[in-house]
Amino acid sequence: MLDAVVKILKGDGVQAVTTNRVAEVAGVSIGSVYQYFPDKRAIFTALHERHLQEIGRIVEGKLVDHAASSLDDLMRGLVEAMIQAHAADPELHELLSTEVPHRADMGARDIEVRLRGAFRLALASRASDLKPARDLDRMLFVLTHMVEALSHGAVLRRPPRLSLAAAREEAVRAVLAYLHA
Amino acid sequence: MLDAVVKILKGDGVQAVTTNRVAEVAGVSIGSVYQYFPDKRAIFTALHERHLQEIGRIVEGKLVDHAASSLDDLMRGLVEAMIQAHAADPELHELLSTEVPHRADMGARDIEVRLRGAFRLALASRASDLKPARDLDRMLFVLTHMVEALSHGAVLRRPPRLSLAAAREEAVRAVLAYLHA
Amino acid sequence: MLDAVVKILKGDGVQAVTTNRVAEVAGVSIGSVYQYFPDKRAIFTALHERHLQEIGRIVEGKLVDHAASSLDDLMRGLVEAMIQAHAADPELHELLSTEVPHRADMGARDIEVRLRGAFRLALASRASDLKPARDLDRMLFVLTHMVEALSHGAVLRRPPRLSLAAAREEAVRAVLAYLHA
Amino acid sequence: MLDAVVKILKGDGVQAVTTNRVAEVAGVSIGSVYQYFPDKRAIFTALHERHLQEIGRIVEGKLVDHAASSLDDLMRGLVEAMIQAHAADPELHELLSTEVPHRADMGARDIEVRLRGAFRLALASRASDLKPARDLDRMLFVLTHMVEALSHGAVLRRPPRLSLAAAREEAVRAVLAYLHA
DNA sequence: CATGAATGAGTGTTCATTCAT
DNA sequence: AATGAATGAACACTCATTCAT
Repeated sequence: MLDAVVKILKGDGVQAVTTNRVAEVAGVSIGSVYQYFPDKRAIFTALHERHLQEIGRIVEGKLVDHAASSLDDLMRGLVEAMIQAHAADPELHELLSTEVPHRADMGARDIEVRLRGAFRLALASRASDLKPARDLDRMLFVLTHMVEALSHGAVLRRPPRLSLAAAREEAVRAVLAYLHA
Repeated sequence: MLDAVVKILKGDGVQAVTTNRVAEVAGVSIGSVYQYFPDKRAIFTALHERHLQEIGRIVEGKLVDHAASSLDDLMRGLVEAMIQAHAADPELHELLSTEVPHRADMGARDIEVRLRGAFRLALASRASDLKPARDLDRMLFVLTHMVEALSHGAVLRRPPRLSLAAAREEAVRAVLAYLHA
Repeated sequence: MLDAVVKILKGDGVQAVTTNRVAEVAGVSIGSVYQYFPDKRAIFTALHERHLQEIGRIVEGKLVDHAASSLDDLMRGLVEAMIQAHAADPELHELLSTEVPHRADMGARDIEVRLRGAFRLALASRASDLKPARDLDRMLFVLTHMVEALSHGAVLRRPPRLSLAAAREEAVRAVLAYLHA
Repeated sequence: MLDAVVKILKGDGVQAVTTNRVAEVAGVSIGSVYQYFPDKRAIFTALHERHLQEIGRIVEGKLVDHAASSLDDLMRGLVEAMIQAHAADPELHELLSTEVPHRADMGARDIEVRLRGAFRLALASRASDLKPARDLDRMLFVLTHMVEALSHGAVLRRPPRLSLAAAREEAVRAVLAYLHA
């Protein structure tokens, strides 16, 4: 049913996503839609949730994969993972981030919060690689936003003439530069 | 009239922004609203446009102010300007970026494109301060997204316990670290 | 629901026929109106259609009834049938023909086209009753318009002091005069 | 200004005829439109009126031209005049008779009433040409509707494959057949 | 007289949601 | 549980008309 939403979203945009249309495309009755979702907003929330889980899985998977790597390698892995997560279905990601309404209070379930958790873990277990004096909260703030913006941008907001590979390369470089500063 | 929209937006969210309500709050008739805007979307577009102009003015002003400064000082100025622009009315900025629908084809008038122009100028006139081999497009890509995300984040998405000043400080540090890498 | 339209039409004229009013008078919700008709025009179209079918039925019934009659008797029957069809609800007929907008392309479903078909049939099976040299298309043209105008006129546009019976009588006489000329 | 209405009518249909549009096309202000017409309906009424006068002039002119002709020649002249009147601007005539709302009480100013007057005159001064027993009102009724329908039909509702000339010929024949019956 | 900005009642239409079957 | 006809509040938008300038 969420797939039906995605289909409509891609085909005709958010305003075409009506509950009746969703039911039709999903091949169920409108009544059944309301069996699973209390209201329309819940459908969008579930869609965001699902997307978030996917990204979360990828990011956390990378974290595990690189448990034994250096901080630099891990960071590179994380950036690449985020880009890969976005690149899987850029159109959907774009739609989700610009057209589909976000729950106002989504706060705690945000991609950003999730990412912050990942970075906290990554840094915590590698404190020794960093200059000791640096404040963790500050770093998490910068890293989170940098990585999210750069990977999102690399996939969806590249300036003309910049390849995805080049953007990725540069994003990694920027993150590492910050870490080593 | 755009102020009426802002008022409603802040008070009751986007879905409360109906053309009739806008007219009422603005103290004009609904007919007059349609004298100035062809349709509802145009109202939102105009609101975005206005906000964009404001940011543009601030950023470009900083560019001029720091015409004689070092690249580092300019960058610091730019980041601070962006944060100041967002901080002027964070709630509005938040609303504008998450709730109010964006014109699909806004492309060329995007804040990001505008920022890119500013950075291009900033770097072009200071080529000597940089390691010559670096690719301009790559740098613009990274700088644009970094600055936008970090200043937006500093104002609206700070983790708990991180002050705005600290976030700003760290954002500047990150940008400079990248430039000097 | 079409009956509701007729009621409003008779009571307050076309401009009072609003979709919401139709729903109200029909005792259903506006939503239900749109379940049966794609838009307002379709309501009018359906009304015309229904009226047309009624006339068609009457005319074609007469055709069958008089299958064995002489051409004169058939013609008399046809004229009388048309008058009877109009006379059933003259007010409605008047409204339908003057106030209710016609579909622009109704062409092929016109009362006139339908009548032409009836006359073609009537004449075809009685070719021998006519002077052979006469051109069929010409005759159909004249007969169709004569009968329609005269029956419509007899019911709705009689000059003062002329009874319906007299008008009918004279209409028949005119049609027969033409046929025998 | 009525010409502006005609222009809009032909270009985009009745529903495009708004008072503001009329003003714009006529090159005057909307205020000025209301200087000459009390309301919108009056504009349509005036348009019908003008058209009616034109037809009236043509018909009455023929009446005078044929003051000395035989009844047959006069009738032929009248039919031809009506056809000519319609043929001058068939599109406008069509629009006027199907799309543009008629004043409900137009009664007395109807084309039909006007035609009836013409025929009354024509027959009155030629009583001797007719079988004495015939009732004048009946004849006027038939003649009026026949001539109007046939000339209108000849120009605007001809069946495919029937030329205007042939239709006119046949219309005249029908009228004369009735007169001589 | 002419203007045209302003008005606002009223329109057609949509769509989230319900609930009897 | 599943259905889908029915609902009706609410919306974007139009346009005949007015009136201060």
